[in-house]
Amino acid sequence: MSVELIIRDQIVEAIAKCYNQQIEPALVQLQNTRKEFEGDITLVVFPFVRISKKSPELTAAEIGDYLQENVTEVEKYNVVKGFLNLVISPEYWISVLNSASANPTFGITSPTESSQLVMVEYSSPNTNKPLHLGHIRNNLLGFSLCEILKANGNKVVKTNIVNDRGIHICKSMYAWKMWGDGQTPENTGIKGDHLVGNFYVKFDQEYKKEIAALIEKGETKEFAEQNAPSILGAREMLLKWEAKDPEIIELWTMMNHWVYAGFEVTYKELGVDFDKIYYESETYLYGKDEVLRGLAEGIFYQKDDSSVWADLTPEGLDQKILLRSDGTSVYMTQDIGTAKERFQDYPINKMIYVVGNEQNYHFQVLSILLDKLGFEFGKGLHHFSYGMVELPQGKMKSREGTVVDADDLMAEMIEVSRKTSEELGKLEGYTPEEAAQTYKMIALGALKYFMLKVDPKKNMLFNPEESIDFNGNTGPFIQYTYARIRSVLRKATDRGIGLKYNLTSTTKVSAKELQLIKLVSQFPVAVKEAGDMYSPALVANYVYELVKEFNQFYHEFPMLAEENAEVRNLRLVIAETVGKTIKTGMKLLGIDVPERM
RNA sequence: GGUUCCAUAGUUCAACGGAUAGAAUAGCAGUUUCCUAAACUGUAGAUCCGGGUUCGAUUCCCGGUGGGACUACCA
Repeated sequence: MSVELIIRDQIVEAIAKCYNQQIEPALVQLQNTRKEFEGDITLVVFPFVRISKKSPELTAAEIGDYLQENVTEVEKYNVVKGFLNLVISPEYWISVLNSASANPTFGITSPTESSQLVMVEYSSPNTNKPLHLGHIRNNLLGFSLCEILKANGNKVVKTNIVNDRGIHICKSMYAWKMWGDGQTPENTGIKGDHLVGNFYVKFDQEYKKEIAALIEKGETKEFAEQNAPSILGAREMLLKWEAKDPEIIELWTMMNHWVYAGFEVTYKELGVDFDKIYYESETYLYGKDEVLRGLAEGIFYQKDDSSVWADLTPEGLDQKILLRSDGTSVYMTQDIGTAKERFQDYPINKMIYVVGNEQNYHFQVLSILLDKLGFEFGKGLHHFSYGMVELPQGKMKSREGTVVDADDLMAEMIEVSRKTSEELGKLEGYTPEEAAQTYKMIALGALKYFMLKVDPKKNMLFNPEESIDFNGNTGPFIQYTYARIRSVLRKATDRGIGLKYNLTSTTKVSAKELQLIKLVSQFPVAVKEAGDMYSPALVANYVYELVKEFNQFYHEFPMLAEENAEVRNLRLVIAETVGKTIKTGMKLLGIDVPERM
């Protein structure tokens, strides 16, 4: 039991004893004492002034007296204005360090049989083009969120819904058939998803030319857009696909598999994976049944053209189409089916969708529709909504060619990482394989940390140059600190300094060392908060704070040169525990740390 | 028009309603016999505007201003 919890309980006791009133534990506001004041934990006493009917100072003193009397860990206290600063005994912090250093999974709560099952959907690509920067944020957030949820004792199923059907993939298929010259990933050496993406672009180019030609002949723009040969061809393919035309299905299967092989490479490079993949081509029909059931039960209504709609005006929203007039399903219909299927496949306690904030409305509607259809899980869906990634020159627009491709970006960052490392003369004595592995670790660490340190819900600016900065609040800076810690520990071993992990309470601890120990002890709290608030950024910011604190400590206090064996041992144990905490924290972000760099 | 998100140093980001709003970066000035200088130290610099709630507001509420997203028989 952490000292915070003990103190919280005792404060409730203190209020009961001193002022004869029972209060909610939630009323007890504890925070870390600011550096400029003496103390470790601070109680904000203002909320109790009303109860005590005394001045904040006097109230604080009375509670302080009680705590000093009744809680052994509370050594002394001081009062500044309405803030009660409690000084926790060094023995307590030593015991915290002891248990943290002895615990190989410090900060992590393992799931049990009775744990909640959380399903997280993320990535969810279309199969007509390669992954881009926006997908990177999605994938990193999704993966990290899963790691954090697991670390909080949840069972997690990582899932991906692949949007493998629809007009978009038919456009690529049409272009390939018309102008493809039998190109394949094998005979061109082009990664499958990029090859298919190229044909998607090709389609758009030809389509535009055809429109221009039709307008030239005196047709209206609308007519041209609806009747250009390409779009007619793509539509025909979609119809044939739905009719399971063998030739079209074969083409579709072949091209999708090129894309999957390409995605596989990108996912692997990015370090993300999935436990269960759903394909829209397999689930899109299920939703239709639910919508028809809803129609039969009077939950939805049908217009004269036989399209099916939901009236959401009672909820303050608009009408929402669920089935087109030709009876085919839309995105929403499919998501209803997918949700139902998932809850049949797994005993899900919590469903989380990692999807960009441009779909806030969609998920608001989905939740309501599922609820109307009688699924009790409808209300409990959680849309983990994240902001857009923008570039210094503005938004990414595929039409304007300003999209940052995921594969290109990763390759570029690895290259910069390699150049920088070579210039600095790092990694000498490495085999080429080891060096390459380290460049990659650094490059991806930079990218991932840059994306994850930002509050997910906010739009963020991605500056490619700045992201490859190896200074400041960046992944490489954290990795570097970790590598230095490992280096010290290796040196210690070389010099025959064996660490004694079970520190005794008589070990002398300086203020700076105490500060680090306190920060380390906050790690489980940071992990829990990150899980409660679905925010990898909280973990990232915690790790950075720890790293900064350690760097100062490292710079100021010699470890190996320290004469006093007991102090030296303490510092090395701190270093090792900090290193372990950094590594665990980074793992929650999906970032690897190198033993040396 | 409706719904919704955002607004903090020059720039990129922090701050459960708490103490003097923190970092990083760019700028300026320094530090290397010692464990990795991809480091450390010092310096300067910010809450969009107006009300309200509160002992206390960057945070919550209302009203502006500015920006984004959604409001498709696209996914």
